[in-house]
Formats: sequence, structure tokens, C-alpha cells
Amino acid sequence: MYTIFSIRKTLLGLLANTCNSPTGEEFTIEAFPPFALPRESARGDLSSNAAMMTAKRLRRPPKEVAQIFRDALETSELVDHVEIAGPGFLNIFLSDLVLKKILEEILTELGGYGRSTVHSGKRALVEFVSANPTGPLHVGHIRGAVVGDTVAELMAAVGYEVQREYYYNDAGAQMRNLGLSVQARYRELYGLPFTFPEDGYKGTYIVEIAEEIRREHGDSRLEEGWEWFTEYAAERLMKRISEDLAALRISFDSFVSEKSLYDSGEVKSTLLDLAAKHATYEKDNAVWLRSTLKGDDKDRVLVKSDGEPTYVTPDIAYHRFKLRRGFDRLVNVMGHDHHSQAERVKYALELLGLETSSLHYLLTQMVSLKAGDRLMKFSKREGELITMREMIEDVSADVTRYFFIQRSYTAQMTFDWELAKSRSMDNPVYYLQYVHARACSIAAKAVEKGISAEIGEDLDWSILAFPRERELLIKLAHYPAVILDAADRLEPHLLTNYLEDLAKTFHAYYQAQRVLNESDPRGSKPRFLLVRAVRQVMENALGILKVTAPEKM
RNA sequence: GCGCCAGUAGCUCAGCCGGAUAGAGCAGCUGACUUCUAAUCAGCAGGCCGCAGGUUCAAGUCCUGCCUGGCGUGCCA
Repeated sequence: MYTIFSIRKTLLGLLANTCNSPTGEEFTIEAFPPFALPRESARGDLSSNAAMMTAKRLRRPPKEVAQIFRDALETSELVDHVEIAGPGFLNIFLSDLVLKKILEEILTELGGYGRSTVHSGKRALVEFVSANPTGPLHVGHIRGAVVGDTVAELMAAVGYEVQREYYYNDAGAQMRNLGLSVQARYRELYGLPFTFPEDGYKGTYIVEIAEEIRREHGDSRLEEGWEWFTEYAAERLMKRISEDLAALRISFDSFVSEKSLYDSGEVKSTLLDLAAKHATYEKDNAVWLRSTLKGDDKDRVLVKSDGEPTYVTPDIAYHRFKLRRGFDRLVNVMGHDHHSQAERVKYALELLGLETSSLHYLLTQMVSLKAGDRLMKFSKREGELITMREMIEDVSADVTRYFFIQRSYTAQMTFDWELAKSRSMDNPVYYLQYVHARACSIAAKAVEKGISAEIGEDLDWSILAFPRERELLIKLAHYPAVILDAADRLEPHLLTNYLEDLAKTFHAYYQAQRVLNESDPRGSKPRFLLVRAVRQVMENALGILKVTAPEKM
């Protein structure tokens, strides 16, 4: 196998060896920066600044180190030659043998190409969305939903056994509020006196739930307390939320409710543990967390003077429960507006003496909406509420998913509704899908012309070394490394960046080089296989993004 | 006030563990459909990388201070 990983490993091993012999020092492979895909193909197939990085330790000028490295690398059959550029960059040109092996690998592994077993045997939990069932999901939830789902998909692709989890608050004042709101609407339907709660939920979906109760139960529920309405409404809303997520191709493996943490005694035992660690104290009849010990600017209340826990308390209990379940990596996707909440949970876990290094918070930055020049608002408390469902129906699941992972979640973004809807060259989703469609079209044409080829055949592979073909092939070779990098760094946008670059290279190739050419049967076959490989990688990548890969556009 | 995140081309954004001449898409301007799909391609133009110091052989990237913007900062959730 000549995956990008084994190429890297072999070559880094050569570097480590050369360093070890003269110095007596211990150089491991990890001491060197991994080889990167150069921006320009003139800079080789892999580039490295290893010489500059190690020059100091070796006490030799970078250029001299580079020459030693070059000689070592050139002993490998994987390497054709190495060029030293600038202050000591190593630009590695792989041998033609490797090029063919790469193509062979893609066309043999097919859907498995890009997937790896690097993290096999490890378990990961990705918690995301976690919206409370007090209303339908709105556009503000989409970024977290898509980022979380794609991160989960990426981690699964590199070997993790991944569990997607949804945590929701179904206890506390807001749920009471929900029940009272529905109850009021229900009574209203029967012309009975009702008092709508002051900060009740005003959305039309509350009325719809009330109407549903009437359809299902008639007037038989007029004597029920708010608890019954809360339970009914929460169940309806969770179902609605699941359906909306399904429309975005997202499903969860587990749901954890706040109520269940009370029922199982998890909340209580967490408070006891905190007390035992002297992480809490009582003041003014309330229980306080000593978060200032961890750098918080004030201590925080965990149990109010009326005996009710605050929202952080079950959250701490939930994360304590998470840590106990034996995951190697716990990813938590939440809106950046909750960052101080995340901090406090972490403070509490640390005060409990728990190891929190497996816990990763992905704080997605806020999204603003615009349509052309008009700024759109989607605040939940105000009038105009745009639901997730409306966006998916209006701009499609493909485009919605893509737009929200295209950019780093660490940056605030503006979602242009009009651009998203445009079915033109403006829209990067179609740019990628078009690669797949074009490649399929070539395959169809090949059948028509009676051209066929398989990787095992004895063909003239020399065209693979031509600049354009080579550039494409090298980019395809880096694909598994991109997946691994995106998964390890929990940054899905690295994949979309790569794909847009790959797509650009392919479209340019398509324009410049006719693949199926009757006057050049020797070149047509290997080119045809190269295009098949591009199609395969695009299909695999779009699969991870859960964006469809159409055969025709 | 304090905390978190950001500030890169007209707009939306990439930029890897500090490395080569700072990139892409859109918008603007020139060109290319008798061909495997022009939802494409080739090219032009567009930058005190917020400001000022510092560290380094090397800074958009790291450190400090400041400016600007977003979001937090409840015995609300």
C-alpha cells in the first residue's frame, strides 16, 4: 500500500535515521513536521521545512541539512528527486511508480478510499444541537447541527466508534412556562377564561399543539394541571425536532434528558461529591460553587435559596456522567453565546478532580442572515422567526449543509440567503457536484464509444507523469490525509477547502485535456481511469459531507 | 469593568506546528461553446493582513498594549 500515510512515514523515517547517526541524539518521526501538499505543483508533490526546523538542533546551516536530507530521501524508490528551494525547503517529487500505485489504490478501495483505521478501537461521543423542546428548531441551530454531524462523520471515517448524543432540558421553569402556555391556548379554544403566562411562548406552534390536543382528546383534558401539558407539548416538539433534523440528514444515537438525571440521582450525587471536595459552600440559604478557585470572577449558585437547582447543576451532572462512560474523546458543539456556561461546567469538573482533557468544546460563532442587502433577524423572542425547516425547504439540504461547514466555525459568518438559493456558478455546492456529474458523463460517453479500461490492465501509464495528470493524481493522493487532519483538528471546513481546490484542478483539466480521444487510444484509457478516480474521491467526500453527488446536472 | 471570539482584496472568507512572491469565490473588465455538459475554462485588475511595539535567521501566524465589532458576564434557561 502506498497511501499518503505510509509515504509520509517512510520518508520521515529516513529523515530521523540521518539525524540519529551523527548526533547520537534521539530523533523520532514526530520531531519533524509532516509533509504538506504544496500550493503550486512546481514545488513538488510533497514539501517540507524539516531542514529549517532541525537545523538548530543539528547545529548546522539549514541548507547543509537540506542537502543531507535530500541525499537520504533520494535513496527511496518512492522518490524521483528532491529539489532544495529558498532557505532550505525540500520539494519532493515522487516516482512514477508511486503515481500508478495511488491510482490503483483509489480504484481498488473505492468507497473506502480516504477512510482509515488510525483511531480504531477508540470511542467518541459528539454532543450537539441539544436544543430544549420549547419550540421548533430555527436557523440559529443549523450551524451547530451541521458542524456536529460532520465532525461525527469525519471521526467515524478515521476509525472512531462514534455516538451522536442530544441532551435536552425537560425540567425547570421554562418547561413549566411551556405547559402553561399550551394550557392557556387549550382553554382558549373552548372559550374558557385563561391567563397566558407573562413570558409565555407566543408562537403559533403552541396553538397548533393545543388544537392537536383538542382533536385527540376533545375537552377531556380541561382539568389537567400544567404538568400534563408540558409533557404532551415536549413530546410533540421533540418529534418535530427529530423530523426537522432528519430533513437535514441528521439522526441521533442517544438522547439524555435533564429529568432522567434527577430521576437517577445523578444530580444529587454530583452535589454531594462537590460538597465532599469542599468545592461548594452555603450562603444566604443557597449552595455556591467555588468557581473563583479556577479563575472565575465570582462564585456561582448551584442551588437557589428556594431549593431549586440552577441550570448549571444538571449540566455539571450530565458532563460528569459523560466522563464516566469511557469515551476517548468527548466533543461538545454549542453556540459561542454559551461559552461561560461551558467554562463553569469545566471548573466544576476540575474541582471534582476529574480528568477533562478528553473534553473538547466547539463553540460555533454566531450567524447572521442577509438576503441581498437586507439583513434578516431570527431572534426567537421576537416576531419574525425563521425555522430550520423553512431554510431547508427553501435552499435545499445540500446547500444548507455545505454553506454551514464551508467556513471555520470559529468565525462569525453571514449567510446569504439569495446566494444560497442561486442555482448558478455563484454557488460552490454546484461547483463540486458538477465535477461528479462531468466525470459521470465521461463514463457514460465511454460506454457509448465502447472504451473501457480496468486498473489491472497492461496500459501505457506514462501519461500519468504529465504535469496536468500528475497534479490531479497528487491531489487525490492527499485526500486521506485531509480527512485525518480535519477529523483530528475537528475542523470540517478543511475538507471543503480541499474539495474546492480539487474541483478547480479538475475543471481546468477537463477544459484543457480531452479525456476520450479516438485519435489517442493509448492515452484515453489511463485518463479515463484517472477521471474515474476523481469521481470516486468526490463521491466519497460528498458522502462525508452528506451532500448528494448527482450523475447529471 | 471583566471574560470569550474575531478584524486579511469592494463583498463573503481560506491561510497548516511561524517559512517560499499573502490565496479562493463573488462582484468588475477581456476572451473561449460544431467537441466527454459553458452550472465550465483562460486571462486582467484589485492588499500599510485593524494600529503600535516586541520575540525570531524568518511574523498575517507567537507575545504585550491599544482601537473596532460580535457574544457573554443573574438565586433566568
